[in-house]
Amino acid sequence: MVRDARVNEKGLRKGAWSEEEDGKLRAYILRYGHWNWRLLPRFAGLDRCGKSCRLRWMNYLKPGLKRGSYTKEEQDLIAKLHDELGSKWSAIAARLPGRTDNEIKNYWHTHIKTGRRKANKSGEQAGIVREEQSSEIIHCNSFWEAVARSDAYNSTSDEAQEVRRTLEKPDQVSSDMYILESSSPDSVVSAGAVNWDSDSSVEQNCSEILSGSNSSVFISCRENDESASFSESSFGFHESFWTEPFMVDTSGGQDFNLWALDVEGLFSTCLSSFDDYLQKLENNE
DNA sequence: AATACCCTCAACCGCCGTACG
DNA sequence: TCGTACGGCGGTTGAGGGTAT
Repeated sequence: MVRDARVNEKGLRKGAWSEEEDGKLRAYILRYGHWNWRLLPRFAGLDRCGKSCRLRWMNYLKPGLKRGSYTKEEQDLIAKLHDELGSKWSAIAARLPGRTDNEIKNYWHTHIKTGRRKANKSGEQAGIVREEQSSEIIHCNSFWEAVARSDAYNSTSDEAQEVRRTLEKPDQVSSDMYILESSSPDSVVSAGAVNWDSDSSVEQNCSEILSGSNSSVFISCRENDESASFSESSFGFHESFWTEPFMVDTSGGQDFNLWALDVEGLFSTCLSSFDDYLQKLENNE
């Protein structure tokens, strides 16, 4: 993870920073600021080049930096801004308070870019199936992008309007839920909106779908019906779910029809969670 | 248990734009 | 106008941890 400490041709240290070095740099800058990066290490008592000091401060020591995993909002924003701006990491970082350009760049290369590559690769495989259905596949970077790009989603049909309401303003929807239905056990997932009748049992509906086909049902709960006992967290949705690459199948016309690739095996996780949930229902837990 | 391979991310490198003498 | 110094940026590297075989 960290490089070994080494020494360059000028006798200055390279590689991983020690706690002592971090302490010196932090203490100096907090007291005197960084008025000249090239001269700073000499005054701060560090055997480092100015560039190294600057990088360490900017990317690691500067107060206010966030560490740790990215929120869904941050992930979406990075993907969106990269589509708009390209590899302008500093410009992207300016829109994400507490995140550095280096960190975002790393995140892009290791998560989003990799995810898109996997989606494309999987898409080529899944394309064989889709080809038989004469459908058009659009690769999307996330579930939400897939939703937004769907023709059906942008149509004026009642169903599309329901879906929009549910997804965009979940707090204003009483009992609508959104269902993802797996049509094959290992890879492709279709998605559709279901208008749950407020008088019917959500659990019963799900059970009927499960027993009525060989499908697996995953539910993205965007509902606000407190009587319904489903919630996103109930199913233990993998946090990456919302940013995983999806594909939109536009062959369905006005039928809302998304195809998602289970590139990370996330749906099996969801499925087991759902099965656990149903088991609990049966056991009246 | 050993080894190979993959993934992550801190850190480095080289280039570019700007300021200044 | 030119040369130099500096800060900033984006691309790349590679150590180390995780995972698969």
